[in-house]
Amino acid sequence: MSRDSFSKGVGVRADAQRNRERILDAAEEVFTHRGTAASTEEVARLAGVAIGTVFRHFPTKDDLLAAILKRLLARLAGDAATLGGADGLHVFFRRLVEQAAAKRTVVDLAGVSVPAAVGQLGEAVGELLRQAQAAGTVRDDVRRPEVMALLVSVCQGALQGGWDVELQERTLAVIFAGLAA
Amino acid sequence: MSRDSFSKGVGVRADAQRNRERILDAAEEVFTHRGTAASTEEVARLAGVAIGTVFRHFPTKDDLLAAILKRLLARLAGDAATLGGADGLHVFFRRLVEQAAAKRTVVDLAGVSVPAAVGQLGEAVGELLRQAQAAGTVRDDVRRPEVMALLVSVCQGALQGGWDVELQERTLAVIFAGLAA
Amino acid sequence: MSRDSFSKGVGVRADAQRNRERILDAAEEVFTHRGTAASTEEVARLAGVAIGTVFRHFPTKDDLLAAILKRLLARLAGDAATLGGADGLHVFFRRLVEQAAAKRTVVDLAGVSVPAAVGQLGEAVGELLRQAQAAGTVRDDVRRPEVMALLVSVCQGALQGGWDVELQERTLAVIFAGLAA
Amino acid sequence: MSRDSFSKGVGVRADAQRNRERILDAAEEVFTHRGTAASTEEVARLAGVAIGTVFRHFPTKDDLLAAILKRLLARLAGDAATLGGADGLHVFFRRLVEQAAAKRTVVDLAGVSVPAAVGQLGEAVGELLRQAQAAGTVRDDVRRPEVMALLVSVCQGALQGGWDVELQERTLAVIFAGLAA
DNA sequence: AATGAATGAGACTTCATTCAT
DNA sequence: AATGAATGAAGTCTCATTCAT
Repeated sequence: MSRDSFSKGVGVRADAQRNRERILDAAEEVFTHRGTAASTEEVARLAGVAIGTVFRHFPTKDDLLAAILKRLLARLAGDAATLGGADGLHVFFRRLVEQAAAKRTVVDLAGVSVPAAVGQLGEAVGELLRQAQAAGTVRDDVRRPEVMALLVSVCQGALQGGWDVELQERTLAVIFAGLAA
Repeated sequence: MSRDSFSKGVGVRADAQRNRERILDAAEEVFTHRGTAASTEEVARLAGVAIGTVFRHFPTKDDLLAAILKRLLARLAGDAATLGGADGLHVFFRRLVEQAAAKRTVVDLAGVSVPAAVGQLGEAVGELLRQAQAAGTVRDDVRRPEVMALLVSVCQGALQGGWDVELQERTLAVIFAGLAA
Repeated sequence: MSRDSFSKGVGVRADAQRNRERILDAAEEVFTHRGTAASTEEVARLAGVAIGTVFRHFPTKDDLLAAILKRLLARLAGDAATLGGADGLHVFFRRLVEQAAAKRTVVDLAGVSVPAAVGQLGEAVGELLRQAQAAGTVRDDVRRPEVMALLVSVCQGALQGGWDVELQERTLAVIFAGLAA
Repeated sequence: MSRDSFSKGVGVRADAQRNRERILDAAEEVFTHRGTAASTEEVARLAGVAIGTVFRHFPTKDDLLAAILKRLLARLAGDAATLGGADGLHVFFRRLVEQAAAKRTVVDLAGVSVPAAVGQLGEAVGELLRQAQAAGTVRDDVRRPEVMALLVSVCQGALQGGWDVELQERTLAVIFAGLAA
C-alpha cells in the first residue's frame, strides 16, 4: 500500500513532503507570474492537489506566501555562498536583478512577515562585500545596509519598467561606479 | 481657496469638483497606506461620500487609480520644473525618495495605464540632468533612461525595508557617487 | 421670454408637455430595443433632458412603462378604427405582427398594470371581428377573447425566433384558415 | 429516490449532484414566477444553500438560466417522444400551453443560448406532425416551422393574459381548425 | 420646472477557509 | 492525510430615486 521502503508512517510522511514541495513550486510559479492576488485554488490546480491539501500544509494564504519567500531567500543565500573574490558581489548583484526582472515574487511579497530569512541573505551579502573590499573592488566606507538597500531597490525597479538588457547594464554601471574605490 | 470668477448656475459643479478632489485625496491616502487592494468603499468612507459617488466620478477602480497616478506625476513634474542648476537633479532625487518612503502609491500603481503623464516626468528629469551635466555635477555619458530607472528603483526600495534617514542618505550617496564626473 | 402666444403660465406648460412627449418617444425607443432592463438614465440621455426631469413627469419607472404601453395601445386602437370590411381583421392582424417582430415593447411590458387601455383595443378588435363575420370571412362562432389571445400570442412569438417573412405568412395562414368559415 | 449502484468514494459527488438538482429546481421556480430579473440570491435561499454554492455549480447567472432551459427542453422532448398517433401533436400542443400558462420560463429565457437543445424539441415535434399527417388529422402542406412558431406563440400568449381553461380551449380550437385537413 | 450630483440598496461574482466524506 | 463541495464575507459596480441648486 505505502509506496516507500520503510514503514507506513514514514511512507505517509514522504507523500506529504512531496506534496509540500509541489505546492511550493506551484505557488512560486503562480504568484510569481500573476502577483499575490492570484487565487489559492489556482495554486492547488497547478500542484495537482485538492484545495484542502494546500490548507492542510499552509493554514493560511499568508503562511504560503511566507514559505515561498523563505525558500527563495534561502536559495539566494545559497547562491551567494558559492561566490566570492573581487567581483563576487557584482555577479550576485547582476544575477539577482536578472531574476527579479522575470519574477514578481520579491516585490509583492512585501508585507509578508520576513523573520529570520532575510538575516541569512544579509550575512551572505556581507561576506561578498567584505571580499570585494579586501580585493579593492569596492570602497572601504561602503557598508552592508546600503548595499542591501540598493540590491532591493534595483530588483524592484527592474520588474517595473520593462528594462531591456542594455538599460539594466547602464543602470548597474552607475551603481557599480558608485561603489567603486 | 480660489472661489472662481463665476458664480451663477455653476453651483452644483463646484460641489462636484470639491467631491472629486476629496475622493482623490482619500484614495491617495487609502491606497498609499494599504496598497491597491484596499476597498473602494473605504475610500468613500474616508472621503465622506456614498459609494455611488465614487463610481460616478471614476467609473472603475482602475480609473480611480489612474487618476491618482496622473495627479501624482503631474505634481512631481511640477516640482521638478521649479528646480534646476548644479544640484537640481540631486534635490529632486532625494525629495522623491522621501515621498516614496511614506507612500506606496508609485509602486502599486504599476500596471495601471500611465499614458502621457510619465512623459512629462521624463522630460522634467531630462532637463534636470542636462543642467547638472552642464554644471559638471554629473558625468556626460549618463543618459536619461538609467537615471529614470535608478529613480524608480530607489523609490521602490525605500518603501520596502523601512529605511531611516541615515540609510537613505548612505544609499543615495552611492548613487550620486556613481553619477558624478 | 415664453415662446408661446399665451400667458407665461401656459408657456411653461407647453414646455413641459413637449418634454413629456420627448421622454415617451425616447423611452419607447430604448425599452423597445433593449428591453425593460435598460436604464432610465439612457432614456433621459436620448430624450435630451436630465434624469430629474424624467422622474418629475413619471415618478416611477413603472409609471413610465405604463405610459408607453397606454400610448401604444391607444395608437393600435386608432389604427384598427381606420380599418373595416371583409378583411380588416386580417390586415390588422398582419400589421400588428409585423410591428411586434421589430419591437419588444408589448412583450416585456407584461406585468405593468394595463388598466383601461386594453379595453379600447379590445373594442376595436371586436368591431373588426363583427365586420369580418358580417362579410362571411370569419366563422360566426369565433368570439373576441380568442381572437385577442391569438393576436397577443403571435405577436409574442414573432419577436422570439427571428421569423422571416415567409414563416410569418405560413403561420398566419394557419390561423386565418382556422378562423375562416 | 434511486440510491445509485455505487457507494464507495462517490459520497461527496452524490451530495453535489443533489445540490445541483435542488438549485435547478429552485431556479426554475423563482425565474418562472418572477422573471429572469429575480436575484440569484433568492434562488440560493429557496434551494437552501449558500450563494457560493450556486456559483460553484453555475459560474454565471446566464449559465444557470441556460441550464434551466436545457433541462426544460429535454423534458419536453422526452414528453413528446412518448406521444404519437393521430392526435399526438394536439395533445402535446395542449400540454405545452398548459405548462406555459403556469410558468414564465420559456418566454424570458429567450436570448439565452439555446444550443442543440431546441434541435431535439424540433425533431420530436416533426415526428408528431408526420404521424398526424399520416393519420389524416393535419393537412399535408403544413410544415414543421409554422407548427413550431405557433407552439411558441401560444405558449407566450398563454402566460400573458391570464387565460382560463375555456379561453385556452377556444384558442387552441382555432389553431387546430387551421391545421386540420 | 429643470438640472444633475448624491444616495444607498442590491446585484453579481470571487475567494479564503471549513468540514463532511 | 487527501478530497472537493460548501460557506459566506467582501468586493466591484449599477441604477432607481431623492434633493440641493
